[in-house]
Amino acid sequence: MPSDLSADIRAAGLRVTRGRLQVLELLENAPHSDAESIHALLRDVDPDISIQSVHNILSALASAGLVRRIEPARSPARYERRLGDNHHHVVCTECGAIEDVDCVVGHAPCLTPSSTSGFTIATAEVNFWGVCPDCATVAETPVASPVA
Amino acid sequence: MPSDLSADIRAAGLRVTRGRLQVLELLENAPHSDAESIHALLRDVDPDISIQSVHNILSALASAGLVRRIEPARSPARYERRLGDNHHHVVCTECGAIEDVDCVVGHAPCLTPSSTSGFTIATAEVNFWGVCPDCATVAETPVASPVA
DNA sequence: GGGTAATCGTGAATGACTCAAAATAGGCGC
DNA sequence: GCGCCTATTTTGAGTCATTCACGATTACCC
Repeated sequence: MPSDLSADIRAAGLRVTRGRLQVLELLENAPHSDAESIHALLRDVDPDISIQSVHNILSALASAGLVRRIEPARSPARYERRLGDNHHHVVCTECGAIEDVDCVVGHAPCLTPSSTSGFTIATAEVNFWGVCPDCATVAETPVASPVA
Repeated sequence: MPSDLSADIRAAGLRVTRGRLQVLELLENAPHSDAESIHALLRDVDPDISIQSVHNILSALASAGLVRRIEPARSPARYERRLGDNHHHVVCTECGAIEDVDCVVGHAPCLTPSSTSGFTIATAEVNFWGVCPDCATVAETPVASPVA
């Protein structure tokens, strides 16, 4: 079923290469992966791929609009393939796990700040910080001050 | 009038040192500064201060809750002294300039995601991405795809 | 199938930050 | 005001994710 990935890539004006196909396919199954884990998974299929190529591929895909790059504080950049819908993320302050959060309120209520200070707003990004179920069970101790 | 800064520092359980006072004072005048520019400004007053000390001071102040650390993607960590009120930021996709944005809606409407995926949400962070007035005048050309 | 430019591999380099150990200085009790 | 103890700073090296440069390879158009 990865056949139309090629079409996507080509439609974005990029050449279709094995690496790019693999990265896209991989991001379907493992969203929110960072460059290093993508590299690790890719090596299973193509042992010769280098981490630089992964960065290369990812930034090509990102600037072509095929993947979205998210960079939570304290964590390497991660990539995901869900595009178009403006959804947000929950990040675990303990282990860095990321999950998607749909913007219930339909279409960006928070997208309109009160005073833009003259800025021309293009996008809004919402990140929720908390503790994921796994880490919550491990550490009962309420954490000090993770973000603020 | 920087006299009660000492009190603030002490109240947080930290020792009052010259560097910390200077950093706090500096952040009043130049909010959203990153470690490097803080270092540069500090050298005017105290030429012997090292960049590591600046990092040290900043992380001490941050974990004591005296400053807030903000880390927009594609930009080194920045620090500000506005605390308590949950305000957000506009970041210029061109030059990285940051301005404060008050959360009009009183108290965090966006703070409540639809499904938390089992996460225990602690804080929410909202970043707006756009083009600042300065960069808007310089480049009339609408930019490709800066963030998304 | 051949040519050409995009893409990948290799290697080195950068920026921002962290870690470790020795030198210094703040603030407590006296 | 004086010393002591420990928090903080300094100095220096090291880490991590990412980027840059350039030659080798490969996809795609004809």
